[in-house]
Amino acid sequence: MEQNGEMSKATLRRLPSYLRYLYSLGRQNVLTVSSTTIANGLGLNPVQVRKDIALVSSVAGKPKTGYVTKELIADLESFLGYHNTRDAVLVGAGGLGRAILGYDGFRNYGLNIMAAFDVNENVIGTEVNGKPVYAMDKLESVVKRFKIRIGIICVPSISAQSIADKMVEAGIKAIWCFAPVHLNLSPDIAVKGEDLAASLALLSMQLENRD
Amino acid sequence: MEQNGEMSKATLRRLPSYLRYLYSLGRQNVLTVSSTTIANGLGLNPVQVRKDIALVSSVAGKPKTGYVTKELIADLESFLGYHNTRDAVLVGAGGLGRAILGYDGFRNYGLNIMAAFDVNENVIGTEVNGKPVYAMDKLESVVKRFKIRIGIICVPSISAQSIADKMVEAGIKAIWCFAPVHLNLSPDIAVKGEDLAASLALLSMQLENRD
DNA sequence: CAAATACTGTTATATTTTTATCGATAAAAA
DNA sequence: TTTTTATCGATAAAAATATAACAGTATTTG
Repeated sequence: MEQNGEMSKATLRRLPSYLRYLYSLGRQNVLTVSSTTIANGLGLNPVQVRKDIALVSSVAGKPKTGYVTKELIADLESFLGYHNTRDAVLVGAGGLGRAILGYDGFRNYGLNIMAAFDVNENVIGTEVNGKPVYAMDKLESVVKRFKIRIGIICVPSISAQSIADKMVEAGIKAIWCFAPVHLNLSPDIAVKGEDLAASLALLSMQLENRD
Repeated sequence: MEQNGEMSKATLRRLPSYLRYLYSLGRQNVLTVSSTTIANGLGLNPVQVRKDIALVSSVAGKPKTGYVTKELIADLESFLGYHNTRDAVLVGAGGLGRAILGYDGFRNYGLNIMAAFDVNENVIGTEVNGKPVYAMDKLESVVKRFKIRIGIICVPSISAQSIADKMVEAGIKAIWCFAPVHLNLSPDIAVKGEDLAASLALLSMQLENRD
């Protein structure tokens, strides 16, 4: 069940929202759910929902009742890899970095932030939520020793590129960047920019264009 | 220039990335830029870039040289509404909430978080980055008094729905939710869920499917 | 037990989005 | 000055995505 390749990006973006929706049903003890219900809940087309489900799950929906909620949840979680555990490092233990370190929810998604790195002498050597903060020059050895492939960047924009370069040099293959800058990296590195401000601006723009 | 309506969601998602890329050129004093250059920098198709630009900007690209970087930046900023100022409130002054309150970069995007709200007696009455933290029961009056239409939710998942309901009741029209839950709201409320953990999981999944 | 219903899953169609092609043109090179 | 080159903008083609149509089937209802 775990292979990809022909899955569209749009589908991939919808999958986590199905899961969130199913969780909310699960809390209300809804045992089965139809594609129509999911579609209505999320503002999508039922056929689209059925097709997406067919791509990630082998559970057969039954006429008149739909899918078994629990089975669907299990298949989605498994497809999205929430059961595998993957290690990550974080650079920049400032406000946002500390907030992310403090968020235990990542564990439910199979993600484990092993350690953080910073240049600030005051935080080096401390722990945030049980995770050690090391000096920057330890980054390479930790990444190599534990074969870590995911890096999270929470440093100011000005330093983001150089941190990214250091990560790649150490062996990181996927970067999640919260600094609102364009990172110039080799195309075989997966980069996801999380420009929160731009994201919020987009939302508020959407709002204005409704009037 | 400021109207929407026929702009695709995909285009809308690309616009901020153009802007980030152009900023990075601007810092290097690059006066003009071609669609090909932008496309290569961002891994896109040049024709797509030209079309996107045509939708938001009236600047004419010149053969052999391309677009004037500064003009393009100005048009993108204006289209994305970074010059307008809009007020927002935030509920949940915990780790992530405080990080967001502490981020001054929002101002560059025309966003001003006016105040925060929380249930925790220890933070009520304090300030975070110059922004006051009020008790929850002040939410409605503040939102109404200042006609605020944007709400940011940084509370634990369990309380997210009830906070969202309170926001809508008070008059909020757009919600940016960091709790990884599905919010059940009337369709005329713009909701953007920012499921950070799912987002990171998707990135790391992408990584695995490259091998 | 037959008919109606509410589903699924698949195939077909429509729409949207992306990519390719091409004529026109300003700048650079010959 | 002429030719070449890099680019735009428009139109056409292709690919991807979303929607509609429909046949088949458990479940419920009369």
